[in-house]
Amino acid sequence: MEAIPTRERVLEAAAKVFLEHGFTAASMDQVRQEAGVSNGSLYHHFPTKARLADALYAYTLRDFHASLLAAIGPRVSAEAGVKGLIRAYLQWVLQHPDRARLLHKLRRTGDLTDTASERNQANEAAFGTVGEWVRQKTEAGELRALPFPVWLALVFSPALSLTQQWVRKPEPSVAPKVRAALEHAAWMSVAA
Amino acid sequence: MEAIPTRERVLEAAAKVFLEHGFTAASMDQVRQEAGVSNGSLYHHFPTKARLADALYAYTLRDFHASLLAAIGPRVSAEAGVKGLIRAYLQWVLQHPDRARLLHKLRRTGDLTDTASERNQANEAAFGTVGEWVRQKTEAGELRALPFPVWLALVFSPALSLTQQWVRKPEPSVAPKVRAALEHAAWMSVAA
Amino acid sequence: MEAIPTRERVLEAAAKVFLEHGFTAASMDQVRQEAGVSNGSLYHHFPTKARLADALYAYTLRDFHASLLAAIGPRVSAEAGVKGLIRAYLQWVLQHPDRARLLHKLRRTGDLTDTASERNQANEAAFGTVGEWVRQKTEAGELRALPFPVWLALVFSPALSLTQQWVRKPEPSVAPKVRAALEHAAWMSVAA
Amino acid sequence: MEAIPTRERVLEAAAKVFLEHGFTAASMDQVRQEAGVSNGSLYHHFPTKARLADALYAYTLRDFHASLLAAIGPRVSAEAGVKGLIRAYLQWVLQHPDRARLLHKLRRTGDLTDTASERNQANEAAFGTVGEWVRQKTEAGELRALPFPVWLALVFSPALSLTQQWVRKPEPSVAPKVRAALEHAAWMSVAA
DNA sequence: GATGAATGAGCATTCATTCAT
DNA sequence: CATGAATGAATGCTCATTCAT
Repeated sequence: MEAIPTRERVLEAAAKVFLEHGFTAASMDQVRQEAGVSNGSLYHHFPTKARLADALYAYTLRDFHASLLAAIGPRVSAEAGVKGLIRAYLQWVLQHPDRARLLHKLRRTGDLTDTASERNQANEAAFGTVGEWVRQKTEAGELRALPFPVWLALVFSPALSLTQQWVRKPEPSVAPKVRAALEHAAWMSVAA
Repeated sequence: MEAIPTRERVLEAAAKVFLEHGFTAASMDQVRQEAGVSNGSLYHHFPTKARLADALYAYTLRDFHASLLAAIGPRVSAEAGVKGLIRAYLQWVLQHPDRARLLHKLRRTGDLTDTASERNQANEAAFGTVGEWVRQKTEAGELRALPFPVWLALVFSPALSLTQQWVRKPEPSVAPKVRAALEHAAWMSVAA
Repeated sequence: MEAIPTRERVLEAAAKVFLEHGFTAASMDQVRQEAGVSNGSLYHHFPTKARLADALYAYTLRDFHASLLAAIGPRVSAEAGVKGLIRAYLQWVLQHPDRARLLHKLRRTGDLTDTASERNQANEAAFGTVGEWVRQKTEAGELRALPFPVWLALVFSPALSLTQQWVRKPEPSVAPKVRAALEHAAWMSVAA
Repeated sequence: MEAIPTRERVLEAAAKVFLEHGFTAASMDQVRQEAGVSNGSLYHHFPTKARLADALYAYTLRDFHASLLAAIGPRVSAEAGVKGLIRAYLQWVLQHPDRARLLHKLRRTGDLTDTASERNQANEAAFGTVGEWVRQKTEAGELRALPFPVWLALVFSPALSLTQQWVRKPEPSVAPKVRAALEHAAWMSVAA
């Protein structure tokens, strides 16, 4: 018995459909069919396509967070922390390639949903901690002084860019060698 | 008189509309109205929305391409070349912010158009020369040995990621200081 | 009150429109207007033009079917049966000339709908019984041994061809005399 | 060299396209492409889709005629004539299956073209001779007295119906045995 | 909470035809 | 005779959303 609650069934279905088609191209009806739920029921739980996407975004982001934060802490050296972030990021992406892609797709969609508040709240919760850590290490003279958005771009975007490519045509064997290059580049890019 | 040819009017209109709404959300009718062209005429020149997007992509990429290539050459040192690529890239983006955003939007759209050939052709024309230059510098021992896709990600993606953010809420004043950081990071990431 | 259900209203409207213009030339919008139904509602009940045509075909065929079967039975002699089939056929056509024309139009349309299964099911339901009756009478030596499709063509097509002509420019007065000729020909064509 | 004249190229192309899709569903553009002709040129030769279909109908019918008429004559007995007509008909259909199908498709289309005159002219030329022959044989007491349209339906429609079926999924091996049945039925149907 | 009928605006695309060169 | 750009009405179908039960 133990029926899976409708709300969850819809979220899982939405994950699949939004991932495959993207927010705009995906239709509520595709989600409905995938979830095996009635139209009325779907709209009962998520009154809008945008709200569904937001809920799904938060749902996915929460999981990603935890993985990242484990890599940094006050006791971790700047170099170890930066490289740890990259390693943690890569690990999560390789373990949850679909979730990773989805997160990316939904991220860009933010503009369309007009529900920025919920999004930003989730994002800040996620990267606020990282920002704080960076500030401390910068004051301690271990990191170059950089605006935080620039810092994020320098450290994460190469890994992000590459993993997005992997994720389209999975090529997990490349990981070990490339990981070193990515960690190295991340650290060299922001070392004081 | 000197009437602007229809085809061009449509491409310019498409640039505007696709930029504002993205490929999927933009409608052919919006393009049609913006171009001030009849429906039949629009479809006479571009038989498909996807084909229009492809044509627009190639059209925009060609312009970008020329700017990049000026930065590299056999006589340029690896460091100067890498930094020059970043500088040229940033300059082009700041000068043509709309084109830059458009290029980005259309890039992601490639999956939806199913006309990979035309796309790849344009891409290779653009990045083939860079790839060749990298190969030579690598053999000369000036650059780390890296797969080309990884090389591209390490060098370009931070700049790419940042400019994407600027371009949404224009903030062109940040450039000078940040540029140095980006050039530095790019070079450190791939220096032998 | 006693509102006529939407589905039925659409079928009746489709009968009228398809009859007047034929499947290809008729438009869903014509059907929609004739039925006084919203577009969404129309497509809610019939997700495709082809499916609408199929449903209409089955709907019409069912009625026709019943009329035919009354003419044959194990106790009926071959001659009486064959002639009875013709008589029943003519009677139905004269009583429901529009339905008859419609059935004809839709029949030819089968190729375009790609939903052969539903069609064949309806057809077999209708003609399977006749086929069985023919087989028995043939074994009993009352009918010539002929492949069933050939049998059908010999017996029915003259009546079919003529009624199609009547139905275009109604000329119901011809019936009595001609009917005898048709019954005679049908029987002579397949008598053992 | 010996270039095939445009007009003919268009007719051949139209034969192919109309046969495959039917008059309504076929588009002038399909014909244009198949013929490898420019749009302007196509409309120069045939100012209307309907006129193109008419021309094609006449073009095809002319050929069919000649074959039929060879079967009858004053010296031919009624039975030999009737059976000969069926034989000639079958032969032509089997030899030119595509033309036969086309003739059928176009025939039904007459309603849509609003150019009945040209059509009727062609038809009467074709069947007028047969009608005359039937009249003589009837007066001579060899054939039952029947209205001519009824006579045509009785004699030809079974063959017509069957050949239409063959022509969809060619099954030419059935011919010899079935031909006898068809000739027999035709003769029995109208013999005095 | 759930169901499915209803809504109507919107969309990409097709088509027969016209016209200037 | 030929070319191809231009036209605009139509078409089948999708979609997010609402609502009565």
